[in-house]
Amino acid sequence: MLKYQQIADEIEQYIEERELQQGHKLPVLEEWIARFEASKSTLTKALELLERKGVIFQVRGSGIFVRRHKRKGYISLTSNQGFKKDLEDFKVSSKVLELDIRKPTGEAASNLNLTTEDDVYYVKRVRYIFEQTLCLEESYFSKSIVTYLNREIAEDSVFQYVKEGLGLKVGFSDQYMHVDKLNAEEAGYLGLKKNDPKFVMESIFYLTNGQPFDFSRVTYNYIQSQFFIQAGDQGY
Amino acid sequence: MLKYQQIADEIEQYIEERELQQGHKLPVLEEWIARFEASKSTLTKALELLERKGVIFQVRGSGIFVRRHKRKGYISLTSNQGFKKDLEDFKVSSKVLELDIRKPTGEAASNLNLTTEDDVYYVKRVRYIFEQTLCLEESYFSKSIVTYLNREIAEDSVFQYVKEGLGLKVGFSDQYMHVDKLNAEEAGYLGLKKNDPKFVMESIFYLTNGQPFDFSRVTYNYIQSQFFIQAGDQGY
DNA sequence: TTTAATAATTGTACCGGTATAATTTAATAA
DNA sequence: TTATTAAATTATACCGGTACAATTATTAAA
Repeated sequence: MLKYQQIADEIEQYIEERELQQGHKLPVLEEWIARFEASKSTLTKALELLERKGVIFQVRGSGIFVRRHKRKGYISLTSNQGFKKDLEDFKVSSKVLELDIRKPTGEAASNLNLTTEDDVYYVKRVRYIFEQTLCLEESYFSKSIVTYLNREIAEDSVFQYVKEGLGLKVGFSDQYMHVDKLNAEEAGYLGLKKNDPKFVMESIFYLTNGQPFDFSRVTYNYIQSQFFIQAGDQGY
Repeated sequence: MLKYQQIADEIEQYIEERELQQGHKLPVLEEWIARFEASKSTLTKALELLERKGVIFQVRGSGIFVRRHKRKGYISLTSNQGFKKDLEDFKVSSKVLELDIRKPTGEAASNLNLTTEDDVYYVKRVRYIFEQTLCLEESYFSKSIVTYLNREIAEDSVFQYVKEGLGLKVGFSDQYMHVDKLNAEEAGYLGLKKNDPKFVMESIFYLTNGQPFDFSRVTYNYIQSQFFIQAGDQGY
């Protein structure tokens, strides 16, 4: 693990352990440098990471402060690896409805830079949280990259398998969101009524080298879907 | 303007001018260093900024590549200064329904770290895009920070005024989102029907020193609301 | 006491260096 | 030709330095 990541983790742990609240002032930069025996730039990088993650904010001339959001149970939109991780404190389970190798739809092919003649793994599942239906998900995995998949993997976490099992490196993602009305089939899966609201997130996931390997459309139960973003000013 | 920001802007312009597409390889780091006569770390920082902004992606050992998302007209959720900027190519206008000084609701007071005895500017407006209703917005500005406001400012951009007019520095924001059904009043403003879907975004905006100064609830017309996020792996 | 000027604190910009990991290209061997 | 190995390329980690800007604390003046 990288040094600055390790340091960031430890600082976050420091905050957690002490249950420090919004606005609490943390030790100054120099102190962290001494504590971790690392260079200034390494500490700066670690703190920058925590700032982007929404854990702290820094004020020039003043200090480093704890940043806390008040609402719990919201799904973070800024960490991209599915929501399995964000909600790991809660019980999220999956039921696989379909899993097969097929030709992609035109839309899926386009998003994955494939032709409709290439093979993809198609996975359709329902995900539950607290025994309630959270969302309905349809995914297309480029078979030339994700060479193998089975129900057991899909019941658990496909991303974990892609990273650890296949040794692939997930880089970035494009996520498109909109709101609409449920159709009959979706309503059935989610235990809602036709024309009830739905929140739809379409995502394209890329490897670090820029190759798209997963296109998915997730339809959320509007009652369960609460999201949040902790945005920084990121210098522009 | 900071050097690394300036450089980031120029690199982005370089891509725009040439209309470079997804995956196009850009000149290597060393070339940019020579071109801008800046240090390696300054270039690295500029490129990192562009990476977070979703303009490029970098591959160690390989190069720097253009990143493009295909869909246009989506509202970006990662740049936090309202959406005035994201949609500036489109015509966004505002109609102020209410503007006065009052005592905040308990909810607003809590989010702004105020009591219900403190004063706030309350602004209610409807925003239009392409002559269609985009959203209904209610904002509470802490009067001790945002000391003055009028209809003219609210018709234009409150944030621009806060930054340029009042000289305040906007730091970060917490944004909470959920989906629900419209009530009669909201439906009226948005030109939709009761129980149609709505997308609600509640935001708290902070100054760089961590003081919250604006709490707002924006109810979007679901037909106009398409959002996107370009997420990086951000090292965790 | 209040206000204004000054000094100390503290994070950030920017510099440029070495070492390293991932990838691509070139050279070599089968 | 194809596969393997070695070398070159390229971005990133990490170091530590100076200068500077924003804030806070201290001192001096009113």
